[in-house]
Amino acid sequence: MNTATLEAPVRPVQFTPTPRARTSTAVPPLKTQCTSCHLRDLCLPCGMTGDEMGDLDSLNFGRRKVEAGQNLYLEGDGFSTIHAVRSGTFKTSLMLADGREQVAGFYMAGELMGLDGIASGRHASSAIALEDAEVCAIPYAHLTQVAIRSAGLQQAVTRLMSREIVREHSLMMLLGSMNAEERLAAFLLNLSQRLKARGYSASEFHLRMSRAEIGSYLGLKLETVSRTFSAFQQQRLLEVDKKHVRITDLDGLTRAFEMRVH
Amino acid sequence: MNTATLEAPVRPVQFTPTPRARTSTAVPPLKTQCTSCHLRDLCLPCGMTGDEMGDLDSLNFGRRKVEAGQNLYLEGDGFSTIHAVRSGTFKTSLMLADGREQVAGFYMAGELMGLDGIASGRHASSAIALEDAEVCAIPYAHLTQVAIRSAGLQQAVTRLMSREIVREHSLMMLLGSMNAEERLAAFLLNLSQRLKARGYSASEFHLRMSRAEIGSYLGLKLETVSRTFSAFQQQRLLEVDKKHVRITDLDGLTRAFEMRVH
DNA sequence: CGATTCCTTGAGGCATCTCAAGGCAAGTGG
DNA sequence: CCACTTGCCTTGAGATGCCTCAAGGAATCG
Repeated sequence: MNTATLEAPVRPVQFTPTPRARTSTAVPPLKTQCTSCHLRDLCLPCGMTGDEMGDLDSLNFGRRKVEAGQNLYLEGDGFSTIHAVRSGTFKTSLMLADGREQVAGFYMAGELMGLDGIASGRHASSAIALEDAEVCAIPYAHLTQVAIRSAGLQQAVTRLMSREIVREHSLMMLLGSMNAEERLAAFLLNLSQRLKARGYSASEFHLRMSRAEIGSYLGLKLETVSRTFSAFQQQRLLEVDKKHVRITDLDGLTRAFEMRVH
Repeated sequence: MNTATLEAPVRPVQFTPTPRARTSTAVPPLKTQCTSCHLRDLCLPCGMTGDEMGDLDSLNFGRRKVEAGQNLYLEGDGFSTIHAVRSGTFKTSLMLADGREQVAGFYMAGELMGLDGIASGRHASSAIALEDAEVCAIPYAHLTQVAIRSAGLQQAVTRLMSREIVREHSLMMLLGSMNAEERLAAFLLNLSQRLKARGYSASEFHLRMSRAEIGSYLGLKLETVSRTFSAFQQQRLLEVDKKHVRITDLDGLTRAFEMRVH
């Protein structure tokens, strides 16, 4: 305990798998090459030179398929691998003492999961697939080995961890000082941007997560999320049909995000 | 923009120095030795071997004094150094678009600040001294150089970054799903533990931050923080006189922390 | 087709916020 | 030394945004 942490000061890590948790299938070592991966500019190799990417390839890490609703790893599991999303969407979540779930993040193609496990050697959160998905499973010990020889690789990892810290800063700001409309607007705009960066439409997309999961992430109840969606629709900012969202007024939505407390 | 970030999707980083911000004094290179530092078990060298600590010493990094109210660095400043607190207390904070401040964390002796700057090369938050303080200023570029040769040092840095991620997870949980009493109880218990780890009393201490700063950190208004302090005092969990706090019922306070929403 | 899950909407309650007033301690200037 | 300012904290009263509880609709699945 030497960090500025606010984690449960006394309570032991309690650990209750979600009802739909099942173990996922490991896939026989299917060699994965970062150099030829279409996600290389979004994922770990982002910003690396050809040589450094080659170092990454030398890891020869495998892939793993995860079906919708299955978990990739669970809070408390021993940590040994960093996972990079190849396809599909994941949520990460922590379990509160009373069994309720707190969603910590949503991850899509090219994003890294599991960095929070390095500190203690155990995963600090669970990762669950929201749809059929596939990940690269990068053994952390190997990565460390190769990184000893490749400064660029090491820096890439460090940079990504720093980015995760910044991401959480932003979420804290959101949870600490925004109202329901601002939160949902921020969430949707962020989603829109990330989808756009992946070549999808920025204005029309399919939500992979439930209202309850969005609510948990944003610190709201699912009814409030639902009502806020309806409110946005009435304000003609977007059209919602269950999980299908179409942003019809991007500027308006941005203003809703910026309009904090009046 | 390839991370699962929720940072301001469109709005540029706006930057307003706090009224009490002044620039702090740099101190001529005063050689600092981790091997002989009394904070070595709490700080960066934690868990390192003697040799690895020696690598750290070879950096010959300097110290810097920061007076109460001065800033160590500001959001948006170019990032070049990691700072380790030697003495005193800091807060880190982000500025919202409307000029309001969101406190992201409090840091005391042995804790590292600035890790969020690695991602973009600019500080993602400001660090401000809450009392006269001193820090070790560790040039990140040098650290990276040395880390290329010292795997242990590299791992120590990585582990600390991971710990920062976990810390923020915990804070998110707190902001996302706790009521005012739980938040303040968690805050006080965490403070208590960290002070204890530094050889101070776990039950009686002086708050270095204002009610407003606590409130910002916990996602509450200052009046609510004040009222909650009073409530705890009425419940005989603690005695408060302005910034002086004495925990009189640690178990009770722990229960207050665990008693989430009934 | 019944069971289940997820979403929407309404009505009422409550925790926290907002606004406002006042106290206390430290600092400042006459 | 005293009047005044300033910053920080406390407390009260009323407003409100979100939560809770409840009912019902729509889609999915075995």
